[in-house]
Amino acid sequence: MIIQDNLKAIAPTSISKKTVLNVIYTQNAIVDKLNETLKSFDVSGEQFNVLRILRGQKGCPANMCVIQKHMIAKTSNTTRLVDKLLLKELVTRNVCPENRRKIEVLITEKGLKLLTELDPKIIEHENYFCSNLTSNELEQLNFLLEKLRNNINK
Amino acid sequence: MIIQDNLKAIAPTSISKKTVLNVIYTQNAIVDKLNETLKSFDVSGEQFNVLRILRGQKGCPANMCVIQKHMIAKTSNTTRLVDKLLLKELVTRNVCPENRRKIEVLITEKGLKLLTELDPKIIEHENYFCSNLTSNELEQLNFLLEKLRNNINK
DNA sequence: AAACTACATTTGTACCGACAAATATTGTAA
DNA sequence: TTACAATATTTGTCGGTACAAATGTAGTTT
Repeated sequence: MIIQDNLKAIAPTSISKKTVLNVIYTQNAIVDKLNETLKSFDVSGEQFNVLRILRGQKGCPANMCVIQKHMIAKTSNTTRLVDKLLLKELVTRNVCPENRRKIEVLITEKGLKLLTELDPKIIEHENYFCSNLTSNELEQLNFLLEKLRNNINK
Repeated sequence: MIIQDNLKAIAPTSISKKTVLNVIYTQNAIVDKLNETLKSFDVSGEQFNVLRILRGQKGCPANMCVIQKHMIAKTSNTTRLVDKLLLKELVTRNVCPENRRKIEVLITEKGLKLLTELDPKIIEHENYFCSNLTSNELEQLNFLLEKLRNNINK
């Protein structure tokens, strides 16, 4: 979501508003930078994350609903994300023989190779993003974000 | 963007990764809650923000590029957002007589009324989100987020 | 004036998220 | 066995982002 009365403009009236805007702003900045890198590998952020979920299965095939469960977004469309990955030959897709309702999705060698190449670049980004803060500050930031989020989700 | 190796799963290996995930997670939680409220008023988050930009103009019409400048997203499509608002009669739209390249967008009474009804609900949300943190913690959180973001954007 | 550049907006395409409805398969109760 | 409910996935539609190309207008140079 995009926010208008932004931090560059008139200072928000309340600390609550400022905090909300700050979180949104920061996420935007992070995601934009990450997407730049992913783009040069011809995968979207969402496709990248599906690939990482599949790698995390360590050889076991993942059903659609298993993939979905690992995502933040309540209803991102797994079917169509997997479709795109299939076209790029980064995953395979087969009906589960035990339960024909289910679909078994597996990452291919090509998919694993792509992740292997991307891994260090992602880590580099993460470290760069955080390089301005000390260890203590990062711990504190995580603590505060978790405290904030726990309140929202309850 | 959606992140896979999430905080509920195996703890991230690095504090940097954890921080990045935490920011993304928290923004997601905030935006989801806000969108729930906006939905009952039949406006999307982006449309809502365009409306707030227009209100901020205090009667002066805003060009497309002025609206765009106030947004976070680099290239959200202002033309089509304004189209949607026009259909709902929340804004008007006229070619600028001084410079026919420009478009003058104005919020209508109906649009202002909608914002007036929404305002307290948004403030309520913002305050609720932050209610778990003390003033000092909020100040600290904002400080840390700004420090993080300044590094990303430079 | 004609050509060129800069500016402002629109349009087209691909992809993603949110959500509802449709489809297919399995398990279960009558 | 048939009907029904539950589960798993797919499909359709709408709204949005990202990005490139096209369009229209104004200002500038020759």
